Amino acid sequence: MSSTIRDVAAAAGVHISTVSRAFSAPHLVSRETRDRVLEVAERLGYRPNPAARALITGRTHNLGLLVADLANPFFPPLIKAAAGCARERGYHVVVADTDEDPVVEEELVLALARQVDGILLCSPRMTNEAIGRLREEVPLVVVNRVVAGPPVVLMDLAAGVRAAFEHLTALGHRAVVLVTGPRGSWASGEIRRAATAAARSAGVDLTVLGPNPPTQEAGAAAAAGVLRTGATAVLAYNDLVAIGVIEGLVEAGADVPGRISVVGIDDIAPSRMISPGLTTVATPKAAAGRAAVDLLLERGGDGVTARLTLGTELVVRESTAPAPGRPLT
Amino acid sequence: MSSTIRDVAAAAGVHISTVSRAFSAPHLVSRETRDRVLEVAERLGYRPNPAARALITGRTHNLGLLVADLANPFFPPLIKAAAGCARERGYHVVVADTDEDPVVEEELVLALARQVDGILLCSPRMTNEAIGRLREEVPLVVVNRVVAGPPVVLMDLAAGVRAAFEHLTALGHRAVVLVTGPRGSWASGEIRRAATAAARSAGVDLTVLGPNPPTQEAGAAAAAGVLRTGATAVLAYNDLVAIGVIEGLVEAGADVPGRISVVGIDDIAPSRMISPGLTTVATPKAAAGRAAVDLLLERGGDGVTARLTLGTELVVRESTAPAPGRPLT
DNA sequence: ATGAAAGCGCTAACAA
DNA sequence: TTGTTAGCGCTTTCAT
Repeated sequence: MSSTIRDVAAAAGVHISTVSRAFSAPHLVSRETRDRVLEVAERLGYRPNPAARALITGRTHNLGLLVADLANPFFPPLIKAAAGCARERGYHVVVADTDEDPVVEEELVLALARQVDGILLCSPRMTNEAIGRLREEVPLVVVNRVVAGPPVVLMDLAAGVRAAFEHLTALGHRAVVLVTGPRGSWASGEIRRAATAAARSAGVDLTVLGPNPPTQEAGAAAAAGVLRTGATAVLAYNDLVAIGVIEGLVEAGADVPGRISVVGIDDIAPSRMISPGLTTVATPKAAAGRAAVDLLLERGGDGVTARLTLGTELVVRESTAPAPGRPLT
Repeated sequence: MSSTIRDVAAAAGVHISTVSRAFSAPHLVSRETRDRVLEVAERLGYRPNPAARALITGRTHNLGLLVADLANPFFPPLIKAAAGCARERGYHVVVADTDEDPVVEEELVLALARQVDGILLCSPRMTNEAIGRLREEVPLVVVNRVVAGPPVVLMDLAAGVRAAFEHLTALGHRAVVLVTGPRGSWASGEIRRAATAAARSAGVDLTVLGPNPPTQEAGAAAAAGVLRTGATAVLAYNDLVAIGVIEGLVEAGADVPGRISVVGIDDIAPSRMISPGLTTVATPKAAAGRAAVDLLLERGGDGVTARLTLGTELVVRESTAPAPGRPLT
């Protein structure tokens, strides 16, 4: 085993509490004592045992981060930013993948509860009620969902959807299909609400297809249904689905964007790489990760329910074009 | 605060050691006592404090997982598989991103050492010497690199590179450019060795361009140099670079695969989505993640240096075609 | 099968 | 400024 606080104390000729202070409250130790202790500690390769520390302080300096699916390119930038931000503040991040399963999600929160100082729930699939219950067990911050109680970090999907509709109507589209996401996804509901409102106010015909898993495969599978509606444009729950829709559409012989335009949401890395490049509502993934960590760590006034909404931005690429037969005026 | 072992003991009318046994050594407790204890614990919402447990047992039931860049699509499938596998065995995974920085990497290992039962070093950038040193501090398993000492999980890049060259020579290519990866990457060296050998034995002209950061941008930037060589095919360090190379090539007006063929390594998700679809050497990312966890957890005989090499497979898509002027015979 | 007692390595009052 | 003294919540001998 490695050396303990006692070894350092003995070697430095001080009491263990002095060693403890040298590390966790340096200002309470005289400069020379501290230097000596630190030097001895260094020499012995001593590092405070986090478990012992956690046991007594109640703080682990770990953060939990739950995502629905690590393989969804939406999450890595968020995780990366959160982990980086946490690290700057002396925290590590325990990442867990819930596989889109609300039950697993809840189990994981409980399992992590005593092991972390707080948990970031990203796009949770569990019920609001469950979130309320779990909030008693461990500080929570929710990303991508509106819940009463815990601090919430949102992305302005409604504005993004409106921008998408403005873009599409400017291109002459009058019939749009919305390919929704999974049941239990707050974002999917939000997108649907915004799309419905935007369609109505623009006098656009909106067909809603869903729920669908948030995957490329689901998007591809939805393409046939999209074509049947005769719509000239599609808004998808996210880029993965949008990419799948394009794939299915092209497969079915429908040119994108010639016959039909496709808009995604998220702006994940692949959206820049595919061709045609995907027009999409870019969401601030990294900013959300950082904000969530901030909220979790800096929550001075607990009672104050923070609700942070970050802006989104429409990125126009090549998957959208004027509606067929309606050249841009 | 939540209830402790003492609350449960009191409520169940037994000694705390009995409660402890009911959880961690059920066979040492009579069936009825155990049932009663468990029921009371359930009712009180008691869950053993992992820090207290770790302090005394020395096992945290946490695993560390270090990757060079979380945003590189190569890693998420590996992390997902590793986390899933770990979870099945009652372990959680602490994920950290080293930003391709050997110094950060080392710091992180040290910081996590006492906090986890072992660390997965994925594509580490630090020196072998550093790995040897850190191995004294915490059990290590290394993925994607040959090191003496710790168990190692490899992917058979050499076989993959050979397959790629066979594919290219069969298509009539006689001049190939290798766009290498970053300095310090074992994979990059391995690929280079294999490519050199394969080129020699096939009588193919090989130009090596590098080192390069493992990014799309670097690939795009390398395209000009690639064209200058007059080669008709490119093998890239990984798919990200390959996708960048295609982008740069197309940008420069060189048709892919008409004028020049491109082969990547990894088979990340975007490679299936782009067009032309990327021909690439698929690496077993999920399998590697699972194998690494297995090695870390099941290492009965420590002394035995395990070295596991997982197979790779060439996936032929649309980014490769017969060399110009040399139709396939 | 259960209880008693001794810590795991550390921090946090409280004294000195 | 430093030492003393209790534990944090749990596991693990050792008794019984």
